[in-house]
Amino acid sequence: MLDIKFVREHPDAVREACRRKKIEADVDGLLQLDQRVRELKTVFDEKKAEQNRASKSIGKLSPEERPAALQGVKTLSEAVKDLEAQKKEAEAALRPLLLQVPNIPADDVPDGDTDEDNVELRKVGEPPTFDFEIKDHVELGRSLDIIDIERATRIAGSRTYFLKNEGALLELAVLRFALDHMVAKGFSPMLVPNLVRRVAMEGTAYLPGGEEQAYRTVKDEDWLIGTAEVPLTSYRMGDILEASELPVKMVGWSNCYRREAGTYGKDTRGLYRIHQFQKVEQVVLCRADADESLRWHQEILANSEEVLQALGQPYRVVNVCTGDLGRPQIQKFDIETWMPGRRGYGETPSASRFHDFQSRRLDLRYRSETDNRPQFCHTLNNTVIASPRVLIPILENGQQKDGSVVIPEALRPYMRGQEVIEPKQ
RNA sequence: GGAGAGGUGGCAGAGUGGUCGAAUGCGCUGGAUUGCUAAUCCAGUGAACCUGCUUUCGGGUUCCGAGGGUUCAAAUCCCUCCCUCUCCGCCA
Repeated sequence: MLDIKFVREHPDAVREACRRKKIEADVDGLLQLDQRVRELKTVFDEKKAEQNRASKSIGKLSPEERPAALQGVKTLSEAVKDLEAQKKEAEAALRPLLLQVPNIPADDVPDGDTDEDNVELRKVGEPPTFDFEIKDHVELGRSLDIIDIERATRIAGSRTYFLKNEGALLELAVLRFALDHMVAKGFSPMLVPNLVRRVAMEGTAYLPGGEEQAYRTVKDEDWLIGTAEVPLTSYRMGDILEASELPVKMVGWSNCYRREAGTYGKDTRGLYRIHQFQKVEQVVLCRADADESLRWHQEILANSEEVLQALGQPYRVVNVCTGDLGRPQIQKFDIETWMPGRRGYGETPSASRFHDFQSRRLDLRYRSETDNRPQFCHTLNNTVIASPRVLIPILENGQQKDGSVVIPEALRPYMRGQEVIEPKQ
Protein backbone atom coordinates (compact mmCIF):
# COMPACT_ATOMS: atom_id res chain seq x y z
CA MET A 1 0.00 0.00 0.00
CA LEU A 2 1.34 3.39 -0.97
CA ASP A 3 1.07 6.53 1.13
CA ILE A 4 -2.01 8.46 -0.02
CA LYS A 5 0.10 11.61 0.25
CA PHE A 6 2.54 10.21 -2.25
CA VAL A 7 -0.28 9.43 -4.68
CA ARG A 8 -1.66 12.92 -4.20
CA GLU A 9 1.68 14.56 -4.87
CA HIS A 10 2.91 12.28 -7.65
CA PRO A 11 -0.17 11.14 -9.57
CA ASP A 12 1.76 10.88 -12.82
CA ALA A 13 4.35 8.58 -11.30
CA VAL A 14 1.52 6.36 -10.08
CA ARG A 15 -0.21 6.31 -13.47
CA GLU A 16 3.11 5.48 -15.08
CA ALA A 17 3.58 2.60 -12.63
CA CYS A 18 0.15 1.21 -13.53
CA ARG A 19 0.93 1.48 -17.20
CA ARG A 20 4.35 -0.16 -16.89
CA LYS A 21 3.17 -2.95 -14.62
CA LYS A 22 -0.03 -3.48 -16.64
CA ILE A 23 -2.11 -3.16 -13.52
CA GLU A 24 -5.48 -1.42 -13.45
CA ALA A 25 -6.03 1.16 -10.73
CA ASP A 26 -8.51 4.02 -10.66
CA VAL A 27 -6.07 6.80 -9.86
CA ASP A 28 -8.41 9.64 -10.81
CA GLY A 29 -11.26 8.17 -8.81
CA LEU A 30 -8.89 7.77 -5.88
CA LEU A 31 -7.71 11.38 -6.06
CA GLN A 32 -11.26 12.71 -6.32
CA LEU A 33 -12.34 10.67 -3.34
CA ASP A 34 -9.28 11.80 -1.39
CA GLN A 35 -10.21 15.40 -2.11
CA ARG A 36 -13.74 14.75 -0.91
CA VAL A 37 -12.57 13.03 2.25
CA ARG A 38 -10.41 15.99 3.15
CA GLU A 39 -13.18 18.48 2.52
CA LEU A 40 -15.59 16.50 4.65
CA LYS A 41 -12.99 16.18 7.36
CA THR A 42 -12.43 19.92 7.50
CA VAL A 43 -16.14 20.63 7.84
CA PHE A 44 -16.58 17.86 10.37
CA ASP A 45 -13.59 19.01 12.42
CA GLU A 46 -14.95 22.53 12.69
CA LYS A 47 -18.45 21.44 13.70
CA LYS A 48 -17.10 18.92 16.14
CA ALA A 49 -14.82 21.49 17.73
CA GLU A 50 -17.83 23.74 18.23
CA GLN A 51 -19.75 20.90 19.81
CA ASN A 52 -16.85 19.97 22.08
CA ARG A 53 -16.60 23.52 23.35
CA ALA A 54 -20.34 23.66 24.04
CA SER A 55 -20.38 20.28 25.73
CA LYS A 56 -17.51 21.17 27.94
CA SER A 57 -19.15 24.33 29.13
CA ILE A 58 -22.28 22.37 30.11
CA GLY A 59 -20.31 20.41 32.62
CA LYS A 60 -19.59 23.64 34.46
CA LEU A 61 -23.15 24.92 34.47
CA SER A 62 -25.42 24.68 37.49
CA PRO A 63 -28.35 22.24 37.30
CA GLU A 64 -30.79 25.12 36.77
CA GLU A 65 -28.91 26.49 33.78
CA ARG A 66 -28.47 23.18 32.00
CA PRO A 67 -31.80 22.43 30.27
CA ALA A 68 -31.69 25.54 28.08
CA ALA A 69 -28.12 24.91 27.01
CA LEU A 70 -28.84 21.26 26.25
CA GLN A 71 -31.34 22.09 23.52
CA GLY A 72 -28.83 24.03 21.43
CA VAL A 73 -26.11 21.44 21.74
CA LYS A 74 -28.46 18.63 20.84
CA THR A 75 -29.17 19.98 17.35
CA LEU A 76 -25.46 20.61 16.93
CA SER A 77 -24.72 17.05 17.95
CA GLU A 78 -27.13 15.71 15.35
CA ALA A 79 -25.49 17.73 12.60
CA VAL A 80 -22.09 16.39 13.66
CA LYS A 81 -23.35 12.82 13.56
CA ASP A 82 -24.57 13.30 10.03
CA LEU A 83 -21.25 14.74 8.89
CA GLU A 84 -19.38 11.95 10.60
CA ALA A 85 -21.40 9.32 8.74
CA GLN A 86 -20.63 10.97 5.41
CA LYS A 87 -16.95 11.22 6.24
CA LYS A 88 -16.73 7.57 7.31
CA GLU A 89 -18.46 6.41 4.17
CA ALA A 90 -16.01 8.30 1.98
CA GLU A 91 -13.03 7.04 3.99
CA ALA A 92 -14.23 3.46 3.76
CA ALA A 93 -14.48 3.75 -0.02
CA LEU A 94 -10.96 5.11 -0.23
CA ARG A 95 -9.07 2.10 1.08
CA PRO A 96 -10.04 -0.46 -1.57
CA LEU A 97 -9.01 2.01 -4.25
CA LEU A 98 -5.70 2.60 -2.55
CA LEU A 99 -5.06 -1.13 -2.22
CA GLN A 100 -5.31 -1.49 -6.00
CA VAL A 101 -2.48 0.94 -6.56
CA PRO A 102 0.78 -0.84 -7.37
CA ASN A 103 4.17 0.07 -5.97
CA ILE A 104 6.42 2.13 -8.23
CA PRO A 105 8.92 0.01 -10.15
CA ALA A 106 12.56 1.13 -10.06
CA ASP A 107 13.88 2.98 -13.11
CA ASP A 108 16.10 0.11 -14.15
CA VAL A 109 13.27 -2.41 -14.21
CA PRO A 110 12.88 -3.37 -17.87
CA ASP A 111 9.52 -2.88 -19.55
CA GLY A 112 7.81 -6.04 -20.69
CA ASP A 113 4.74 -8.23 -20.58
CA THR A 114 5.79 -11.68 -19.43
CA ASP A 115 8.75 -13.53 -18.00
CA GLU A 116 10.05 -13.85 -21.55
CA ASP A 117 10.87 -10.15 -21.39
CA ASN A 118 12.99 -10.47 -18.28
CA VAL A 119 16.51 -9.24 -18.89
CA GLU A 120 19.47 -11.47 -18.17
CA LEU A 121 22.06 -9.67 -16.02
CA ARG A 122 24.72 -12.35 -15.79
CA LYS A 123 25.44 -16.03 -16.21
CA VAL A 124 27.54 -17.85 -13.69
CA GLY A 125 28.93 -21.32 -14.33
CA GLU A 126 28.75 -23.38 -17.50
CA PRO A 127 25.95 -25.87 -18.11
CA PRO A 128 27.62 -29.28 -18.15
CA THR A 129 27.89 -31.34 -21.31
CA PHE A 130 27.23 -35.04 -21.26
CA ASP A 131 28.59 -37.72 -23.58
CA PHE A 132 25.71 -40.02 -22.78
CA GLU A 133 21.95 -39.87 -22.85
CA ILE A 134 20.88 -37.98 -19.76
CA LYS A 135 18.03 -38.78 -17.42
CA ASP A 136 15.85 -36.16 -15.84
CA HIS A 137 15.37 -36.01 -12.08
CA VAL A 138 12.24 -38.16 -12.20
CA GLU A 139 14.09 -41.01 -13.86
CA LEU A 140 17.09 -40.53 -11.60
CA GLY A 141 14.86 -40.42 -8.55
CA ARG A 142 13.36 -43.75 -9.54
CA SER A 143 16.59 -45.52 -10.41
CA LEU A 144 18.35 -44.23 -7.30
CA ASP A 145 15.26 -45.07 -5.23
CA ILE A 146 15.19 -41.62 -3.63
CA ILE A 147 11.96 -40.10 -5.04
CA ASP A 148 8.56 -41.76 -5.29
CA ILE A 149 5.92 -39.76 -7.10
CA GLU A 150 3.58 -42.57 -8.21
CA ARG A 151 2.75 -43.76 -4.72
CA ALA A 152 2.49 -40.21 -3.40
CA THR A 153 -0.10 -39.44 -6.04
CA ARG A 154 -2.22 -42.40 -4.93
CA ILE A 155 -2.52 -41.14 -1.39
CA ALA A 156 -2.05 -37.37 -1.74
CA GLY A 157 -3.04 -36.45 -5.28
CA SER A 158 -1.22 -34.62 -8.01
CA ARG A 159 1.91 -32.57 -7.44
CA THR A 160 3.00 -34.56 -4.40
CA TYR A 161 5.99 -36.77 -3.69
CA PHE A 162 7.88 -38.85 -1.23
CA LEU A 163 11.58 -38.28 -0.70
CA LYS A 164 13.28 -41.38 0.60
CA ASN A 165 16.71 -42.67 1.49
CA GLU A 166 19.40 -40.29 0.20
CA GLY A 167 16.65 -38.12 -1.28
CA ALA A 168 15.35 -37.32 2.20
CA LEU A 169 18.84 -36.79 3.53
CA LEU A 170 19.82 -34.65 0.57
CA GLU A 171 16.91 -32.29 1.13
CA LEU A 172 17.77 -31.87 4.80
CA ALA A 173 21.42 -31.41 3.88
CA VAL A 174 20.80 -28.66 1.38
CA LEU A 175 18.43 -26.83 3.68
CA ARG A 176 20.75 -27.08 6.63
CA PHE A 177 23.69 -25.97 4.51
CA ALA A 178 21.73 -22.92 3.35
CA LEU A 179 20.66 -22.09 6.89
CA ASP A 180 24.20 -22.35 8.21
CA HIS A 181 25.45 -20.12 5.43
CA MET A 182 23.02 -17.40 6.47
CA VAL A 183 23.63 -17.77 10.19
CA ALA A 184 27.33 -17.26 9.48
CA LYS A 185 26.34 -13.97 7.88
CA GLY A 186 24.62 -12.76 11.00
CA PHE A 187 21.04 -13.69 10.21
CA SER A 188 18.96 -14.96 13.12
CA PRO A 189 17.68 -18.45 12.48
CA MET A 190 13.92 -18.69 12.94
CA LEU A 191 11.54 -21.63 12.96
CA VAL A 192 8.18 -20.06 12.27
CA PRO A 193 4.45 -20.75 12.42
CA ASN A 194 3.37 -22.45 9.21
CA LEU A 195 -0.28 -21.74 9.97
CA VAL A 196 -1.12 -18.06 10.34
CA ARG A 197 -4.03 -15.72 10.80
CA ARG A 198 -5.46 -13.58 8.09
CA VAL A 199 -3.66 -10.44 9.36
CA ALA A 200 -0.28 -11.84 8.45
CA MET A 201 -1.45 -12.80 4.97
CA GLU A 202 -2.94 -9.36 4.45
CA GLY A 203 0.00 -7.56 5.94
CA THR A 204 2.40 -9.16 3.51
CA ALA A 205 0.01 -8.43 0.63
CA TYR A 206 -0.85 -12.04 -0.22
CA LEU A 207 -4.45 -11.27 0.70
CA PRO A 208 -6.73 -10.05 -0.60
CA GLY A 209 -6.05 -11.37 -4.07
CA GLY A 210 -4.20 -14.60 -3.39
CA GLU A 211 -7.13 -16.61 -2.00
CA GLU A 212 -6.97 -19.13 -4.81
CA GLN A 213 -3.29 -19.75 -4.28
CA ALA A 214 -3.34 -20.49 -0.55
CA TYR A 215 -4.73 -23.31 1.57
CA ARG A 216 -7.14 -22.37 4.32
CA THR A 217 -8.36 -24.45 7.24
CA VAL A 218 -12.05 -25.22 7.38
CA LYS A 219 -12.94 -24.90 11.06
CA ASP A 220 -10.78 -21.93 11.94
CA GLU A 221 -9.90 -19.36 9.40
CA ASP A 222 -6.19 -20.04 9.40
CA TRP A 223 -3.94 -20.05 6.36
CA LEU A 224 -1.04 -22.30 5.44
CA ILE A 225 1.88 -20.13 4.49
CA GLY A 226 3.24 -20.20 0.96
CA THR A 227 6.57 -18.92 2.23
CA ALA A 228 8.27 -18.08 5.53
CA GLU A 229 8.25 -14.48 4.31
CA VAL A 230 4.73 -14.26 5.74
CA PRO A 231 5.49 -14.97 9.40
CA LEU A 232 8.97 -13.43 9.26
CA THR A 233 7.96 -10.10 7.80
CA SER A 234 4.93 -10.03 10.11
CA TYR A 235 7.03 -10.98 13.13
CA ARG A 236 7.35 -7.40 14.42
CA MET A 237 3.93 -6.31 13.18
CA GLY A 238 2.59 -3.31 15.09
CA ASP A 239 5.92 -2.62 16.77
CA ILE A 240 7.86 0.59 16.79
CA LEU A 241 11.45 -0.58 16.64
CA GLU A 242 14.39 1.32 18.03
CA ALA A 243 16.66 2.54 15.24
CA SER A 244 19.47 0.61 16.92
CA GLU A 245 17.63 -2.66 16.26
CA LEU A 246 17.90 -2.15 12.50
CA PRO A 247 18.68 -3.82 10.27
CA VAL A 248 16.74 -6.88 11.40
CA LYS A 249 18.18 -9.87 9.56
CA MET A 250 16.24 -13.10 9.81
CA VAL A 251 16.49 -16.46 8.12
CA GLY A 252 13.49 -18.74 8.43
CA TRP A 253 12.95 -22.38 7.65
CA SER A 254 9.44 -23.52 6.91
CA ASN A 255 7.24 -25.75 4.92
CA CYS A 256 5.44 -23.93 2.12
CA TYR A 257 2.04 -24.77 0.73
CA ARG A 258 0.66 -23.66 -2.61
CA ARG A 259 -2.52 -24.71 -4.35
CA GLU A 260 -1.10 -23.96 -7.80
CA ALA A 261 -4.60 -23.20 -9.00
CA GLY A 262 -4.79 -22.32 -12.65
CA THR A 263 -1.61 -24.18 -13.51
CA TYR A 264 -3.24 -27.40 -14.74
CA GLY A 265 -1.08 -28.98 -17.35
CA LYS A 266 1.87 -26.69 -16.61
CA ASP A 267 5.10 -28.13 -15.24
CA THR A 268 3.32 -31.34 -14.37
CA ARG A 269 6.40 -33.51 -14.49
CA GLY A 270 8.43 -34.19 -11.40
CA LEU A 271 9.30 -31.96 -8.51
CA TYR A 272 9.26 -28.59 -10.23
CA ARG A 273 5.78 -27.38 -9.33
CA ILE A 274 4.36 -29.04 -6.24
CA HIS A 275 1.92 -28.33 -3.45
CA GLN A 276 4.32 -28.62 -0.55
CA PHE A 277 7.99 -27.94 -0.17
CA GLN A 278 10.54 -26.65 2.31
CA LYS A 279 12.29 -23.38 2.03
CA VAL A 280 14.97 -21.36 3.77
CA GLU A 281 14.09 -17.71 3.39
CA GLN A 282 15.93 -14.51 4.24
CA VAL A 283 14.07 -11.37 5.32
CA VAL A 284 15.56 -7.97 6.05
CA LEU A 285 13.93 -4.99 7.72
CA CYS A 286 15.93 -1.80 7.26
CA ARG A 287 15.69 1.97 7.50
CA ALA A 288 13.39 3.85 5.15
CA ASP A 289 16.20 4.79 2.83
CA ALA A 290 16.10 3.89 -0.85
CA ASP A 291 19.88 3.52 -1.13
CA GLU A 292 20.15 1.35 1.94
CA SER A 293 17.28 -0.75 0.67
CA LEU A 294 19.05 -1.19 -2.64
CA ARG A 295 22.27 -2.24 -0.93
CA TRP A 296 20.40 -4.91 1.02
CA HIS A 297 18.74 -6.06 -2.15
CA GLN A 298 22.15 -6.66 -3.71
CA GLU A 299 23.34 -8.36 -0.55
CA ILE A 300 20.49 -10.83 -0.21
CA LEU A 301 20.82 -11.60 -3.90
CA ALA A 302 24.53 -12.26 -3.42
CA ASN A 303 23.81 -14.50 -0.43
CA SER A 304 21.70 -16.83 -2.54
CA GLU A 305 24.19 -16.81 -5.38
CA GLU A 306 26.91 -17.85 -2.96
CA VAL A 307 24.87 -20.87 -1.94
CA LEU A 308 24.34 -21.96 -5.54
CA GLN A 309 28.00 -21.42 -6.30
CA ALA A 310 28.98 -23.50 -3.30
CA LEU A 311 26.71 -26.24 -4.65
CA GLY A 312 28.40 -25.94 -8.03
CA GLN A 313 25.19 -25.16 -9.89
CA PRO A 314 25.22 -23.05 -13.07
CA TYR A 315 22.70 -20.23 -12.90
CA ARG A 316 21.78 -16.88 -14.31
CA VAL A 317 20.33 -13.77 -12.75
CA VAL A 318 17.49 -11.92 -14.44
CA ASN A 319 16.03 -8.48 -13.85
CA VAL A 320 12.31 -9.18 -13.76
CA CYS A 321 10.34 -7.00 -16.17
CA THR A 322 7.45 -4.73 -15.22
CA GLY A 323 4.72 -7.03 -16.52
CA ASP A 324 6.04 -9.98 -14.50
CA LEU A 325 6.49 -7.91 -11.34
CA GLY A 326 3.82 -8.12 -8.68
CA ARG A 327 1.86 -5.21 -7.32
CA PRO A 328 3.95 -4.81 -4.15
CA GLN A 329 7.49 -4.98 -5.50
CA ILE A 330 9.82 -2.14 -6.44
CA GLN A 331 12.10 -4.59 -8.15
CA LYS A 332 12.73 -8.29 -8.30
CA PHE A 333 15.74 -10.35 -9.33
CA ASP A 334 15.16 -13.99 -10.13
CA ILE A 335 17.90 -16.54 -10.03
CA GLU A 336 17.40 -19.36 -12.50
CA THR A 337 19.35 -22.56 -12.18
CA TRP A 338 20.36 -24.77 -15.07
CA MET A 339 18.16 -27.84 -15.26
CA PRO A 340 19.32 -30.24 -17.98
CA GLY A 341 16.01 -32.11 -18.03
CA ARG A 342 14.24 -28.89 -19.00
CA ARG A 343 17.02 -27.98 -21.38
CA GLY A 344 16.97 -24.56 -19.84
CA TYR A 345 17.09 -22.44 -16.73
CA GLY A 346 14.34 -22.86 -14.15
CA GLU A 347 13.35 -20.31 -11.54
CA THR A 348 14.86 -20.87 -8.13
CA PRO A 349 15.45 -17.98 -5.67
CA SER A 350 13.61 -14.70 -6.13
CA ALA A 351 14.79 -11.52 -4.41
CA SER A 352 12.34 -8.67 -3.88
CA ARG A 353 12.39 -5.26 -2.34
CA PHE A 354 9.26 -3.44 -1.34
CA HIS A 355 10.23 -0.17 0.33
CA ASP A 356 7.38 0.49 2.79
CA PHE A 357 4.61 -1.22 0.81
CA GLN A 358 4.35 -4.14 3.24
CA SER A 359 5.36 -2.33 6.42
CA ARG A 360 2.60 0.23 5.93
CA ARG A 361 0.07 -2.59 5.94
CA LEU A 362 1.77 -4.30 8.86
CA ASP A 363 2.19 -1.06 10.81
CA LEU A 364 5.84 -1.94 11.13
CA ARG A 365 7.74 1.16 12.14
CA TYR A 366 10.94 2.37 13.74
CA ARG A 367 11.95 5.50 15.57
CA SER A 368 14.74 7.17 13.67
CA GLU A 369 17.52 8.81 15.65
CA THR A 370 17.44 12.02 13.58
CA ASP A 371 13.83 13.12 13.65
CA ASN A 372 11.90 11.47 16.38
CA ARG A 373 8.85 10.54 14.37
CA PRO A 374 8.19 6.87 13.74
CA GLN A 375 8.73 5.82 10.15
CA PHE A 376 7.78 2.72 8.21
CA CYS A 377 10.61 0.23 7.74
CA HIS A 378 11.66 -1.05 4.38
CA THR A 379 11.26 -4.79 3.86
CA LEU A 380 13.09 -7.20 1.56
CA ASN A 381 13.22 -10.92 1.11
CA ASN A 382 14.87 -13.62 -0.90
CA THR A 383 14.81 -17.35 -1.08
CA VAL A 384 18.05 -18.93 0.06
CA ILE A 385 17.09 -22.38 -1.11
CA ALA A 386 13.82 -24.15 -1.87
CA SER A 387 13.67 -27.91 -1.91
CA PRO A 388 12.89 -30.23 -3.56
CA ARG A 389 13.03 -27.88 -6.53
CA VAL A 390 16.76 -27.38 -6.04
CA LEU A 391 17.21 -31.15 -6.05
CA ILE A 392 16.34 -31.07 -9.75
CA PRO A 393 19.56 -29.32 -10.83
CA ILE A 394 21.62 -31.05 -8.16
CA LEU A 395 20.58 -34.49 -9.40
CA GLU A 396 20.50 -33.69 -13.11
CA ASN A 397 23.75 -31.75 -13.25
CA GLY A 398 25.52 -34.25 -11.03
CA GLN A 399 24.60 -37.40 -12.93
CA GLN A 400 27.23 -39.69 -14.40
CA LYS A 401 27.27 -42.22 -17.21
CA ASP A 402 26.82 -45.15 -14.84
CA GLY A 403 23.58 -43.65 -13.55
CA SER A 404 25.04 -42.47 -10.24
CA VAL A 405 24.89 -38.89 -8.97
CA VAL A 406 27.76 -36.99 -7.41
CA ILE A 407 26.81 -35.18 -4.22
CA PRO A 408 28.15 -31.59 -4.13
CA GLU A 409 31.10 -31.37 -1.78
CA ALA A 410 29.47 -28.71 0.35
CA LEU A 411 26.69 -31.12 1.26
CA ARG A 412 28.82 -34.13 2.11
CA PRO A 413 29.42 -33.10 5.71
CA TYR A 414 25.65 -33.19 6.14
CA MET A 415 25.48 -36.66 4.50
CA ARG A 416 27.96 -38.45 6.73
CA GLY A 417 30.63 -37.94 4.11
CA GLN A 418 28.78 -39.71 1.30
CA GLU A 419 30.12 -38.65 -2.11
CA VAL A 420 27.96 -40.47 -4.62
CA ILE A 421 24.42 -41.82 -4.75
CA GLU A 422 24.48 -45.16 -6.52
CA PRO A 423 21.64 -46.68 -8.55
CA LYS A 424 19.80 -49.40 -6.63
CA GLN A 425 19.02 -51.64 -9.62
C1' G B 1 -14.48 -29.33 25.12
C1' G B 2 -16.10 -26.87 30.35
C1' A B 3 -15.41 -22.51 33.72
C1' G B 4 -13.40 -17.76 34.74
C1' A B 5 -10.34 -13.15 34.02
C1' G B 6 -8.75 -9.43 30.93
C1' G B 7 -7.34 -6.14 26.45
C1' U B 8 -5.18 1.48 28.35
C1' G B 9 1.00 5.30 25.80
C1' G B 10 8.00 2.28 23.99
C1' C B 11 7.02 -1.24 28.44
C1' A B 12 4.53 -2.14 33.24
C1' G B 13 0.15 -0.44 35.34
C1' A B 14 -3.93 3.19 37.64
C1' G B 15 -8.39 5.16 36.11
C1' U B 16 -15.69 3.04 36.23
C1' G B 17 -19.90 9.52 32.64
C1' G B 18 -17.51 15.98 32.14
C1' U B 19 -11.69 18.77 35.63
C1' C B 20 -8.58 12.21 31.19
C1' G B 21 -4.64 11.93 25.89
C1' A B 22 -4.99 9.75 30.40
C1' A B 23 -1.93 9.03 37.48
C1' U B 24 2.44 6.45 38.89
C1' G B 25 6.77 3.58 37.87
C1' C B 26 10.34 1.93 34.24
C1' G B 27 12.60 3.24 29.71
C1' C B 28 14.24 7.21 26.57
C1' U B 29 16.11 12.57 25.68
C1' G B 30 18.33 17.08 27.69
C1' G B 31 20.50 19.39 31.99
C1' A B 32 22.80 19.49 37.12
C1' U B 33 26.06 16.84 40.28
C1' U B 34 30.22 13.38 39.91
C1' G B 35 38.09 10.82 39.47
C1' C B 36 35.26 6.95 35.78
C1' U B 37 30.88 4.05 36.15
C1' A B 38 26.74 3.76 39.15
C1' A B 39 23.44 6.44 42.11
C1' U B 40 20.78 11.05 42.95
C1' C B 41 18.14 15.59 41.50
C1' C B 42 15.52 18.85 37.73
C1' A B 43 12.99 19.19 33.04
C1' G B 44 10.96 16.94 28.77
C1' U B 45 8.90 12.59 26.35
C1' G B 46 2.23 8.79 22.59
C1' A B 47 0.30 8.18 17.52
C1' A B 48 -2.50 9.29 12.98
C1' C B 49 -4.75 12.89 10.13
C1' C B 50 -6.45 17.94 8.63
C1' U B 51 -4.98 22.94 8.67
C1' G B 52 -2.58 27.89 9.41
C1' C B 53 0.83 34.02 4.85
C1' U B 54 5.14 24.94 5.63
C1' U B 55 7.15 29.52 10.86
C1' U B 56 11.77 23.31 13.85
C1' C B 57 6.00 27.65 16.02
C1' G B 58 0.62 27.37 16.31
C1' G B 59 -4.79 25.74 15.70
C1' G B 60 -8.08 21.52 15.25
C1' U B 61 -10.06 16.43 14.90
C1' U B 62 -9.50 11.34 15.95
C1' C B 63 -7.38 7.24 18.77
C1' C B 64 -7.70 3.69 25.74
C1' G B 65 -8.60 -4.33 21.13
C1' A B 66 -12.44 -3.63 16.58
C1' G B 67 -17.32 -2.19 15.17
C1' G B 68 -22.11 -0.36 16.58
C1' G B 69 -25.47 1.96 20.40
C1' U B 70 -27.10 5.28 24.74
C1' U B 71 -25.84 10.59 26.06
C1' C B 72 -25.17 17.52 25.23
C1' A B 73 -20.75 14.60 26.82
C1' A B 74 -17.89 7.63 26.89
C1' A B 75 -11.36 4.73 28.46
C1' U B 76 -15.65 4.68 31.85
C1' C B 77 -22.67 2.43 30.51
C1' C B 78 -25.11 -1.28 26.70
C1' C B 79 -24.66 -4.80 22.32
C1' U B 80 -21.75 -7.66 18.69
C1' C B 81 -17.15 -9.42 17.17
C1' C B 82 -11.78 -10.26 17.59
C1' C B 83 -7.74 -11.39 20.63
C1' U B 84 -4.96 -12.85 25.14
C1' C B 85 -4.44 -15.23 29.77
C1' U B 86 -5.75 -18.69 34.05
C1' C B 87 -7.99 -23.27 35.95
C1' C B 88 -10.21 -28.14 34.70
C1' G B 89 -10.67 -32.02 30.90
C1' C B 90 -8.31 -34.27 26.63
C1' C B 91 -3.75 -34.97 24.17
C1' A B 92 1.39 -34.90 20.50
